[in-house]
Amino acid sequence: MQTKQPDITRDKVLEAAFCEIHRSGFQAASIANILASTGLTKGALYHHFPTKQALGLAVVDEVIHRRLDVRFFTPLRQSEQPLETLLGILENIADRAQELVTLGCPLNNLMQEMSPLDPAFKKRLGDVLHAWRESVEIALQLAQGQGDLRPDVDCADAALFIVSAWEGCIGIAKNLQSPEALSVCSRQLQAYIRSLRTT
Amino acid sequence: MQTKQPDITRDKVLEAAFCEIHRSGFQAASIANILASTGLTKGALYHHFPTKQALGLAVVDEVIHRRLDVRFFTPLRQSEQPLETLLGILENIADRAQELVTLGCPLNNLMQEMSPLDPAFKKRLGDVLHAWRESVEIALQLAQGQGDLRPDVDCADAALFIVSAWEGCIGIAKNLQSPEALSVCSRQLQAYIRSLRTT
DNA sequence: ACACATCCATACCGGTCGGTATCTAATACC
DNA sequence: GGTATTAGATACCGACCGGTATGGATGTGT
Repeated sequence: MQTKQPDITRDKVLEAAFCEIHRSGFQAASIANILASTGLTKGALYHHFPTKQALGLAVVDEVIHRRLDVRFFTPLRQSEQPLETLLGILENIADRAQELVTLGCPLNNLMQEMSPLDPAFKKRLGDVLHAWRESVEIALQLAQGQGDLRPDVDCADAALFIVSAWEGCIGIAKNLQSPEALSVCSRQLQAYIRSLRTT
Repeated sequence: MQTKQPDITRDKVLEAAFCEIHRSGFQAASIANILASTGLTKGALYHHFPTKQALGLAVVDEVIHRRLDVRFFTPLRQSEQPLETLLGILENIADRAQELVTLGCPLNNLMQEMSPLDPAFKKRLGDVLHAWRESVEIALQLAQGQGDLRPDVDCADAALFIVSAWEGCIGIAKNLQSPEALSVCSRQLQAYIRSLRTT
């Protein structure tokens, strides 16, 4: 039994910061709130992170990126029927609809807020976005190789649009606070993807 | 020649507030910055608007809504070939690409930031969004009546998706700071719309 | 057991925020 | 032309912000 567990403390701060940022955005996220929800103090936070910006960037790299990795990137990469996997992810997202509709996608929230304001955020967020696009693009290419996707489809362009439209759908559903709107949008996006298939 | 022109003062504040909010978001928008860019003082601002929130809501109603009205809603309503008009709007948007890519869509920016935080914002922004969806939906219905659109297309669902995807495309292009990405996305969205046409 | 680095709590700082009270001056009204 | 109302300037307030300096407690290497 140890009274000091630095990495656990760091993780607690990261998790609390992620929640606070998810709720209020980065600029409006309050250090005091983050600390209050963890029971820690400023000494602990500023021992592990030099500035609020560094904390935010760590949230992007270590929380947001990892979550998307587990939920999207890895399943897509490991799939042998990538097109079905992609459609399945969009279909099954209704499970998380309430959470997504309430607060939106953490990645998109931060991109909209911070990309024009802070180059460091823009880069880190762009890296995550790139990983996402790439995983979708590779899935499409694989499907194309298997003959499931029309040969004239530009996989990179389609992947960019799928990710963009997906983020847009979550954003609009967030404003409407409507899980139903999200599933309507999701089905339209699935229709777009199916329109790329070989007939 | 008058030294006091209250409505002109009000418009100057509104315009400056719109720019500041467009640049920094609502919460990070500084009253002091708005006043500095107009040369006015707090006395003028708080004479016309009781709170910062009221100023923000007025920006939504009187600036953002009107701009979208001029650029999108009215052309769509007045068109006799609504599908072509819709596709044309998406195609010609490249003219404003630089501006959109730099700061994003004012409506979407505010929806992402404020809808979960402030019910008043959520309602006003929802009204603008509704007007947008409606104008697209009516255009699709008209096209369907003219036989240009497949009869099995649900115009309301398709309109929701078109608006959502469009906002998503602008948001992603903003992160990438790439007008090219916007036009790629725009073309994919046009392809989706064309896939709804009668063959 | 002693020195040293790590970890974290406390108290405090300057700056900025939105908002208000007060006062002057210009306009509209009769 | 006098009066009430509107328009706008100035000075100021408390609250909160991110960040820092300091000190004490805990673990670690020797």
